Amino acid sequence: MRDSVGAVARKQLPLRPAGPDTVAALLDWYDRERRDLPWRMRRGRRADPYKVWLSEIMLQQTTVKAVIPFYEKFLLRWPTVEALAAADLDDVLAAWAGLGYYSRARNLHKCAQVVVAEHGGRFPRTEAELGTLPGIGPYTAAAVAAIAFGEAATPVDGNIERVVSRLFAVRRPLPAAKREIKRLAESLTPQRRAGDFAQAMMDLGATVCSPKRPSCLVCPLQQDCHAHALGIEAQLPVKLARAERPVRFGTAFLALREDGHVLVRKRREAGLLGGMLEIPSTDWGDDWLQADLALVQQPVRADWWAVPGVVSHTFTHFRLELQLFRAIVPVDTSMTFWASPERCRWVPRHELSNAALPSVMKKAIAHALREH
DNA sequence: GACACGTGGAG
DNA sequence: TCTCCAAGTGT
Repeated sequence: MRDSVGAVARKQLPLRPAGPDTVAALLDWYDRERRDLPWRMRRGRRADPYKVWLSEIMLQQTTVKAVIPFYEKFLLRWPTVEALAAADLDDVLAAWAGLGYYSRARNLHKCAQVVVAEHGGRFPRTEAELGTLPGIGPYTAAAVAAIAFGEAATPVDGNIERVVSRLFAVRRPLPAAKREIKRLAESLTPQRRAGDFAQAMMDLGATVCSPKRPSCLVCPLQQDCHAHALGIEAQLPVKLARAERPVRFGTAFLALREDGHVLVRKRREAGLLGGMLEIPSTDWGDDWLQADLALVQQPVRADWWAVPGVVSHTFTHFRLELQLFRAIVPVDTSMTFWASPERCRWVPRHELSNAALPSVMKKAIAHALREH
């Protein structure tokens, strides 16, 4: 009842374009409702650029909840950009294991080294310079410039895209609308408190202006929102449908040595799960390999047992179905030609939890080691 | 512009 | 079960 009344009323309200009053309302809301996050300083304090940068890299396409434990772990282990630059890349990858998008970890490490080697350990202070560093794109350059250095830069992430597209009732579908949304966001960016403005927009998108059922009743920008006035807020932003996800199939081998070591292999540096560890497996193809053909690629000569069941894992652009083979082998076992011996190594079973194993591999290993 | 690139939680 | 999506970047 209240909804229908509200819908009628708000359609008759003449709306002005969002402007300085909108920004003021947003910043007031932010001062009241601001979330306490590990990388945020108290109100009015400028945050440590290293912490802002580290958190922003981790937050790329990743939820706050998932990031927090990783952020705490990294900061404890590498408290400064110098410490991170001096770290072994494999240690950084191992610490990143489970967070996904592993090229971020490589670029994080590379970026730290560039900051130390070419900038004396100080992050550049401008959006333009930040944008030249590895792993820092348009969003992150603007975010760090605004949040850490107070530059009036305008980061546009998924949250801000959503808030802006609703605020201005942008109906053009993404990604074609990106430029328009960026321009509109820039038109709101205040000279003072640009960092707070960006974080307020993102907080609003994360908590109030949510994708499915936005909480317009408690939104500080309700009076300024054209999508809400039109009753189309839940339909925005418009996104083009994604392509269907194909399925790929593979067979992986869990070799358990009699002294409790497991055979792992380092993946090549580029591409999917680049530089991370895996248990040796066949290529991932469009269909299952017959067991006898798969066994041709066994990493060590052994009496392989087909583990019942299949491990299924969904990546961004395909789903993987993994069949597992398991074998117990003597300590003097050597690699076969198929295993890329130079990339293989035996790891004590109890050290696997700290190794650079991506989630899909932890899942596969757990499945293969389970009692059946 | 299009596509590769992870993972886990929400609905 | 299944789709969507979360503080994007690199090619």
